[in-house]
Amino acid sequence: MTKQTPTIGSSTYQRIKHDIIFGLLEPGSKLKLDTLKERYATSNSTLRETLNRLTSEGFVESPAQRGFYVTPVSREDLLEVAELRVLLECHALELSIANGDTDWEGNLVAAHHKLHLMEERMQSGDQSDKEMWKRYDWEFHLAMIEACQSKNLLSLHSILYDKYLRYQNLVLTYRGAEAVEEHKGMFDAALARDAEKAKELLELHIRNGLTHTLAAM
Amino acid sequence: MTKQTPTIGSSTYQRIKHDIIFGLLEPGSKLKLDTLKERYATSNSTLRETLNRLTSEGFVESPAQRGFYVTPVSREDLLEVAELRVLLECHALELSIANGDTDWEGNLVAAHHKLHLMEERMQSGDQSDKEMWKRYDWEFHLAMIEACQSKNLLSLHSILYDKYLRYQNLVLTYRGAEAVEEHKGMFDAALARDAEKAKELLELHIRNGLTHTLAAM
DNA sequence: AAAATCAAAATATCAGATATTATTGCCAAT
DNA sequence: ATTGGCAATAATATCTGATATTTTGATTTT
Repeated sequence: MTKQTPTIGSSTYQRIKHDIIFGLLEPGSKLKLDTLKERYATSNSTLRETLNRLTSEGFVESPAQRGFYVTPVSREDLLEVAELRVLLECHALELSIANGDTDWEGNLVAAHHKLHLMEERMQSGDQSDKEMWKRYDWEFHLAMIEACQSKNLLSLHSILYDKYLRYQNLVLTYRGAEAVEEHKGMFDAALARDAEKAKELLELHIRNGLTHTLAAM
Repeated sequence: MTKQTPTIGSSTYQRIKHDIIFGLLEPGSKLKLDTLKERYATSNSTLRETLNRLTSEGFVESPAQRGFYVTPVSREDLLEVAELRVLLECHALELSIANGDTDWEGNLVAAHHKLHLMEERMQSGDQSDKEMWKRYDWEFHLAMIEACQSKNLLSLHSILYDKYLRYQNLVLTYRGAEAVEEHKGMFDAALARDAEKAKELLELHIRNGLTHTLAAM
């Protein structure tokens, strides 16, 4: 599990982004360079580069001449993010189902299996490793759309997924059995190459998650 | 026309982005810091911040430890960008037509009028100010979707538009009368609140532009 | 040709310094 | 008390120059 981080900059980027997504850096909070310097043990310049990247992805805001802030959350923003995720992920799913080859299927089966194991552990009460669960969730959703043959689409989707994830993490509650069913349903439809059904279930899945999250905000 | 640029960083960002989109910085070319320092009269740190932003938007690539390059172009990438633009812009258009109020209509009428004036000038042979024409084209397309009520959507669209524009600028040829008709058609459909027709025309408009550009690559 | 070697060039990172801008606290005027 | 102005203070944006690593290219060796 030792992740190779080629450069300090990229590892700082990952760490700060992670901390924003998982709520360790609170929405709206000020990102003072001096504080970050201690926290992430890196220099002014590297930090500013990182924060600029995160700004253009939308995780950080930087009003002119006033430094950096963690992008605030709001119901409207969550709604927008969820809608866009539906739009992009459903589109990608359709393409992926149309183009996916044997490797895609194999990878998908593996991803679903791992996610499912994790879900069973979560349901039996062991909610100790939420972060790992979210990682498997991500890997499953990615595996579903990975054969869409559009790098641009995958990269936009990845950002949206992370934005959506931040909201989920904010409310902290596990949706449980329903989500498990939904995953299974999408998975089966995808393997059966039933794009329409898969899209429908995916849309439902995202919207259910949205409702669940909105209710807890 | 004097655009206020609050900070050196943001103006450098705009200038470099502009130069990439308009082909002054060639696809695939190396962005050496020392060279850029002269060209844009700014410092190492500011440049690196700028290039990091552009990297995360996809206009620049930065393979680990090997500096910065202008993102190369390819037919596949153009196809992806065009498809995504269709997806996002049509979706935004539908929302915008549903939500647009009087201000939206007024603004749209103005934008179309300005674009049309420009198009007439272009068609009568005066192709001296391509950049201005592209600006009006952008303002028109933006005015169409501006009432979609999703900042996230507008910001993704803006990046895609610019990526698409870079390809158009590469081939340099004016599509002429057809595009004028298409703009008019979309405009009329939007004012008539005929979302289906407007979307159809927009999709056609983008795909025609794509064909035109691909043919010249 | 492929592999190994090594100097030169580029890159990533850092530590200050400085000018500019935002913030804050204080005082006077209403 | 509230407002407006202003100086003192704190932050920010930007720049310079230094250093450790890495990459690149040329050269040599296998």
